[in-house]
Amino acid sequence: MFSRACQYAIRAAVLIALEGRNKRRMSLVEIAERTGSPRAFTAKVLQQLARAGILESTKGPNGGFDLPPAKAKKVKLSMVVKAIDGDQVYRGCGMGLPYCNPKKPCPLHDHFQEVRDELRDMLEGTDLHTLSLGLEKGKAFLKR
Amino acid sequence: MFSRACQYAIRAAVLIALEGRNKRRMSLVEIAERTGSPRAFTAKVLQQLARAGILESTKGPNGGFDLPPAKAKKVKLSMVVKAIDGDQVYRGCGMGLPYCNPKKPCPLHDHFQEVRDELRDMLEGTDLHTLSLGLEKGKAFLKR
DNA sequence: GACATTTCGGACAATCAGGTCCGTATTTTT
DNA sequence: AAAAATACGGACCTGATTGTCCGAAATGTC
Ligand code: FES
Ligand code: FES
Repeated sequence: MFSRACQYAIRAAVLIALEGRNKRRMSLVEIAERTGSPRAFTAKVLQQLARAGILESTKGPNGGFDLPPAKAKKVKLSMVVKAIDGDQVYRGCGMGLPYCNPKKPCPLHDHFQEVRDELRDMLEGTDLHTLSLGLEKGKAFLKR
Repeated sequence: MFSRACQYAIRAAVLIALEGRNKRRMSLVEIAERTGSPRAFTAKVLQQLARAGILESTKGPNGGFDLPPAKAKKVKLSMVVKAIDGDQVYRGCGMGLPYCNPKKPCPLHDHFQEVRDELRDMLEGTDLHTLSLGLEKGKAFLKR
């Protein structure tokens, strides 16, 4: 469904949103640790998110990545996915035709469009702040 | 969403089901042509489907791949997808945790499970015969 | 039996995704 | 000013996916 990189991005982003509520800034090392993601690779992914304007990064001692709650409420999951994987996953044709075109559809179109649209709605309707709430009190987990 | 190989598999399978209704057997060359897929690679994919028992293959002159309507009605899309990509796409965790486990869920679980289950239902509820019907009279297309 | 047609399967090549390493730039602390 | 901590970015490695090629095996036709 989502690429490895994108999955790391989501995990990291939710975690950063969580700590952002305590006004904490998170270092790469801590993020990689708590999301169970490879450190160097996660760095690349976070840089992409920073460049996309999804989160802030600061260099130097006590630097790291952060995302204040106000912004976390505005950042939808779709933005994270799009920044890493593009929008092919929730806009593309299920059978791999160049673009999904309802005027010249693949045989799967009608069936596929429904679930793809629900995916899109879900991604566009879910923000990082909301997801971070689920992380409190051991209700949800970022690694196992 | 689905791998390239899996998309070729679906296109080919639907086409074979279509011609199966005319008791026709299709050669690799014709399949590749009409689905706009690379010939040699499609061969591999079709062999996988044949080995998985999803369609029949016959060597020699007038050989090729075939799928009688009776069987096409029983072959669900989920079987094709599973044979090529495995079932991770409609069973796995959206954030990449080893297995989706509602007892120890990722923050996205509740949201994700819904659309993933709809995808599963769609794949398990759609058979190749039904899809091939859509292909008649230029209502749907396998390539553009 | 010879030949043509077709799938089968292994070896290979190219491209891409996932991942590491390391030096550089920037900022804070001392 | 020096040192330490941190993100940045490029080069590189590795494995998977995508794709090609070609000989072998099977089967129908003459
Ligand atoms: S054309 Fe294939 S999903 Fe719309
Ligand atoms: S645990 Fe992540 S989707 Fe179920």
